[in-house]
Amino acid sequence: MSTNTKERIVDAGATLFRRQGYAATGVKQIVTEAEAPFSSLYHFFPDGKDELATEIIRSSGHMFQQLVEFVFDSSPDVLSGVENCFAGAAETLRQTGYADACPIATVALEVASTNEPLREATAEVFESWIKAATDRFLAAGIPEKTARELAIGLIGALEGAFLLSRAARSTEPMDIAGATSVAAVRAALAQLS
Amino acid sequence: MSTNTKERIVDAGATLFRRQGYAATGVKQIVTEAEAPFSSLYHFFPDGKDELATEIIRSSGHMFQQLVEFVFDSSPDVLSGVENCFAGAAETLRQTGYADACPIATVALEVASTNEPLREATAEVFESWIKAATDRFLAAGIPEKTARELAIGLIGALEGAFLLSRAARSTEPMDIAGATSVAAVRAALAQLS
DNA sequence: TCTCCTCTAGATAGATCGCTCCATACAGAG
DNA sequence: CTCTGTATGGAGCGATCTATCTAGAGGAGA
Repeated sequence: MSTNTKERIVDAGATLFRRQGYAATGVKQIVTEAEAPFSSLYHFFPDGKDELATEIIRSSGHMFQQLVEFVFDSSPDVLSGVENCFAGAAETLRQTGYADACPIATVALEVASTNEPLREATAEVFESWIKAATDRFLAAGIPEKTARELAIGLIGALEGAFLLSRAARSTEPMDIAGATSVAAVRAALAQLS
Repeated sequence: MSTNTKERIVDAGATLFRRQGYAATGVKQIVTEAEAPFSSLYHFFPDGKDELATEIIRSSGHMFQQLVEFVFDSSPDVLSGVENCFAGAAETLRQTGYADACPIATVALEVASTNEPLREATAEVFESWIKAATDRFLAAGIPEKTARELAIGLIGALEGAFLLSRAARSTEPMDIAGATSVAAVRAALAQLS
């Protein structure tokens, strides 16, 4: 089945992009890792690496968002949802040897000033995350402006903590970012009453 | 003069690494940009690209730290120092078309799971920044544990905001991170009295 | 069976990668 | 002057990069 091959290519590429970035990952490495024929890559993605990268960015962004949404849905309230997200991120970092963090952060920085179509793809993913987080806070009764600022602040804190934690091979930055973010949400909720 | 050539190579490499990362930057591109002889690169850095990259990471990290220290020294107190740092980061982003952000963030993510010596170099730079910021907060009378947590939180927020701002081509994330960070420092200072 | 279409096989082009080599230029020391 | 060590000039190595090409395998429908 063709669909399966295409999926394997995207998934393998997503893992490689997440761990080593865009430029350091070769198309041959992707198809080898995916156990897919080399020709199939250019069959499914005629425009080559960039088209594949666009698909990987969108796909990875969507999967990560669904993962976070699941954590929130499994939590009793928004506050513990935020707490569980940061705790889960720290746990994943430890379990994967600080390899699996944000799926698109490395690529986003690489392409931000060098590849406009890919930059736009990363921007759309981040904006989608921000909107999803904003909606969570809106549902908790937080006013719109505060909700969006909270969302951007939390995602920024998460990304920065991913970076520092991976470099230092320690979850200390992630733990601190989690505590700070939980406090920020708690303060916003306290404003309501 | 030889020293001049070596400096030009490091400076040109620093600019390229900052904007497009490690893997996407070729050694030939570096010497071309530096207007330096190709042979000189391997004369000054016999171990090649990795040795040069180590030097670039250290050099960039040191320069960025000095820039931040200067902003703090030019500010009347710690609180406005933090405020001016984030405001300056936002201004630089705008002025450079969102190209000049953290000098080592892209490289740090690229090498975190693929190149242990370079990962250590980035970790040392971040730790140096954290220590410098911690010292500023200690000097303001903030207790040690809180000071370090504040420092890590602020640098993490800065890095995350750099990432989101570059991707979105907007300083909104940086402005929010600045406001949040200023509030965090203000709260820590209020604890003292 | 023949046709059509999707997908795979594999060679290869053309450029670029990091890096090595040797010859030369040129300064200061003796 | 010669000798010595540092820096430059530049060709070119083998490997790898992305991408393209033609040919053919395999299945579904007429």
